[in-house]
Amino acid sequence: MLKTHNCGELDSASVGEEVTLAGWVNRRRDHGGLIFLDLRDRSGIVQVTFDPDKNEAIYSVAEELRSEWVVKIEGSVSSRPDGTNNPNISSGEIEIHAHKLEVLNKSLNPPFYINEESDVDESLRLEYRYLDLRRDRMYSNILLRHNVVKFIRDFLDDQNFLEIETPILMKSTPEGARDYLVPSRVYPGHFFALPQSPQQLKQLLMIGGIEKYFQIARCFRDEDLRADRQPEFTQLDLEISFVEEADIFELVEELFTNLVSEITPELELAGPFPIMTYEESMDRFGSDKPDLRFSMELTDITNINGLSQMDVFQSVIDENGIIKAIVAPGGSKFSRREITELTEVVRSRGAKGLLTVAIEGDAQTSLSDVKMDDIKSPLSKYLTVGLVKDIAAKVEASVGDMLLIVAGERSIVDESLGELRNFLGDKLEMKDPNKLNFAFITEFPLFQWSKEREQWESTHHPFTSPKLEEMHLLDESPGDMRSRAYDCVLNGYEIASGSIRIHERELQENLLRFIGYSQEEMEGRFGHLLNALSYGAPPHGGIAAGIDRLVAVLAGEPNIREVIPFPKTQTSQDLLTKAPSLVDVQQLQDIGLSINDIVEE
RNA sequence: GGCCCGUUGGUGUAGUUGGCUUAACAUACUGCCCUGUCACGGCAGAGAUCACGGGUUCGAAUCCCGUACGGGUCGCCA
Repeated sequence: MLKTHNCGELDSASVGEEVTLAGWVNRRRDHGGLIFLDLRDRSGIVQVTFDPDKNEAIYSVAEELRSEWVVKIEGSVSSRPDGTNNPNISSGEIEIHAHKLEVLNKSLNPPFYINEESDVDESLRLEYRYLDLRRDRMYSNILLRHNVVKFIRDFLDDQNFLEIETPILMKSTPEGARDYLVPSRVYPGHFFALPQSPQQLKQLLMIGGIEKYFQIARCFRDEDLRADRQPEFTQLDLEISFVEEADIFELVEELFTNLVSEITPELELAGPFPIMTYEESMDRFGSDKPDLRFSMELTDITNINGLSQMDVFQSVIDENGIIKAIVAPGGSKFSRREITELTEVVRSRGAKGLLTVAIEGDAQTSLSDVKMDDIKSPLSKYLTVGLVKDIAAKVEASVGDMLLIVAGERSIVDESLGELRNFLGDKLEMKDPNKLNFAFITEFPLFQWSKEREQWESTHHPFTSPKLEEMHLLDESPGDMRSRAYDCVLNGYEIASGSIRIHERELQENLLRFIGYSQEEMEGRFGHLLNALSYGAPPHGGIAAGIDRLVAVLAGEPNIREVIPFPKTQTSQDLLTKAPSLVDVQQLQDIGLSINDIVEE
């Protein structure tokens, strides 16, 4: 090694030692006759002093040093003179008196600050990601990610899980997300696909008698990106034989609870994790991934006397619609512009409009003292004090709050108010960044109707077990069938998703047939799995957790790119290597491809 | 594919109801000075045809249209 110690490890216990250090020039302070150098390596920073009276030769070299140069320094660890300690760094009580200095490498002036926290345009950070990684923010996220993954490995190892790799080159199954395709050279015109997840393989592992499998698996989906979606991402994929939902929930809760207390003890985890059905989650929070750090639940007010009689709501009720409300605490102070903004939020999710009712006044005032003058609403002339009080009582609003009411078809009311709840959670700063609120959401619908294909399709994936007692609904009302799929949500993110699988060939074929597969297609695409189910497949189930999202939440980052060393942009490009790129004609010929209509730059 | 936001010296921002801008400020950078700083300090200097293309106008960083790039989001993500 070119160094004997790490910068951040030195403290007053090392005084008197001769050390050799190597690292980057974080900062240089030149006092004309005395130079201070902050030397940085991965472990931290230590101050090095160069005194011309003691060693003029290396002093003059030190004068030439610039930010991010790489240097090797030999020197002695000394206590700092009284009154010059720096409590902000771990090595702040000591400094290195250098007596040898070697420049290992020079550096251009970096395109952005590495030695201080500052906002830098993200595309610039991505282009120079190797410099961005030197910064504290990225380093601490990468470190956190390492700790999380290591904890998971150790935890599952303790529980007798086997870590098993599955192929990256595998068979394309065109349903679900769009596949990334890899052409085969040996079989021209044939393609591998990169796995969207190891789903089928982990089921085959269960059939292979592994019983407890896990993998930190890279997954690939050629779909449009979001803050929490990259074309390649990492899942903790696990599968267990002979399990039921409760076993999975217990395992996941124990894993996450221990992980947080070990890795991010500063975060406040609420336990035990609530378990609620999809139906309940949609009804109470208007989302299948509710942020439970704050309440602000949706309340059904359809049956409040006098409300459904109002003209605006009459037609909604006639068409089997519902009326629901949420309360914005202190919302009576919202400006007209803010109210317009709220209205746009619900409209974006299909609601026809938003009825706002502000109850103005001091929060200490009792609801019973509210007068008509205190009620501000676009429909105030149709409202009575009594009606507003009834609604307020039902939704537990106080004076000073605003009632936000949406009417219409149930799913639109739930989803639009859920979106509004989420929006208000941010706006009113009700999402405590130090809290972690997990929950399990269960009993998702088994099927959803695809308008595009005019066909029922699986909500989760076609290997998800239905609730067997509901199989009789398959012919009459498949939309009412519930699955044995479940999600784990955290602070409004879907952090994990899984299900109890189908382990019987007949049931699997039956459901594949229902979602539109002919016997022939079934054999072609899933024959391997169906065959495997015929040879004593054990009941099994599992879950897959999004490592990127989990780490991003634990790090308090707003998107997963911040926890991925080399992420892609929203348009799926790698700004550092400029991938994807054109390839040589010869490469294409080798794999039997030709490109039509190439757009030249 | 739709909608929304953004793009000004190396970096971060100001300026954006068109004209007091010869585009301002901070920092970084270069040089000089400085022996206890740690976001060291002082002085001086260099550095931007305001993303690109077109239009309106006597006059455009500023208004309009288009394009590119980045971000957010809907669709999409079994």
